Amino acid sequence: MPELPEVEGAGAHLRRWTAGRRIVSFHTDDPKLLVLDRGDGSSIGAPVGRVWRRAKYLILEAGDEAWVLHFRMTGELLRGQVPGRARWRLDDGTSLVFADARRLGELWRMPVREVPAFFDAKKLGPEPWPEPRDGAWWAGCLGDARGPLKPVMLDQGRVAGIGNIAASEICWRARLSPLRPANGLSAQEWTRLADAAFAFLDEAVAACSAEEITYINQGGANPFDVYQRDGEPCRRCGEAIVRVVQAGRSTYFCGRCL
DNA sequence: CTATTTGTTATCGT
DNA sequence: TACGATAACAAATA
Repeated sequence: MPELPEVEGAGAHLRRWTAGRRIVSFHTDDPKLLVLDRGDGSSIGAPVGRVWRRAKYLILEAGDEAWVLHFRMTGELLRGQVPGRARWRLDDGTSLVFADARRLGELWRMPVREVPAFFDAKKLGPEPWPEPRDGAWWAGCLGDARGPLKPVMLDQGRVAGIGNIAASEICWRARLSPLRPANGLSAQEWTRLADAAFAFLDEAVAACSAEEITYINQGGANPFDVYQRDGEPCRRCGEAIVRVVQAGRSTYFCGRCL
């Protein structure tokens, strides 16, 4: 379920794994993974350069090439002799693996100079992290939308990187109903949203970037306050968390303290 | 077989 | 025209 924090964490791991290394080879057996290959091959044999994130995309630069990864639902970046859809070998003998159980993720290779145009075409909104954003900023991004707040938060053209989990969690932290029309929030409500969003993202990025812990699912306890907790008591007021569907997506919230 | 899960994109309707 | 809501898609699990 990689959203902004998981992708940022994958970048942190990737930076550690590739610092000072060169890419020796790339291989994939999966014809559907590499959806666009406009590279010149110059990343092979080149030292790894910048590793950065835009929205839910992760970009790895080497030579004059950029590898752009999107994990969609189940994609993840692993290291070692594990199965996956694609593999990069490094000059220290280790491998980077694009693992992806449901095979919805996508990979692009292109000249570094074409990356800005690639993202321009995506029409992504601005980043809510790591730069702290205030209520006026959020109001400017979301405040002209007539639809309910939570689906508007998922619009990558308004603010980039918020996914279905973060949207519910941020609304709960801000004590804002996900059902409220976005254009009906007051200035102080926008400030609550801004503070909740930054706090959630900052904590989640830190957890996802840690060396040891992997943060989400995979057997561990649900780390969230409301996500997939319908029927459980609200951690603030004890009221049962409810689940509704908005724009075809599950939304979780507390109907009493919001 | 059905419902559910994800982000993105295509399409329908107002 | 613009925007919002919905469906489709990929694949697997309960």
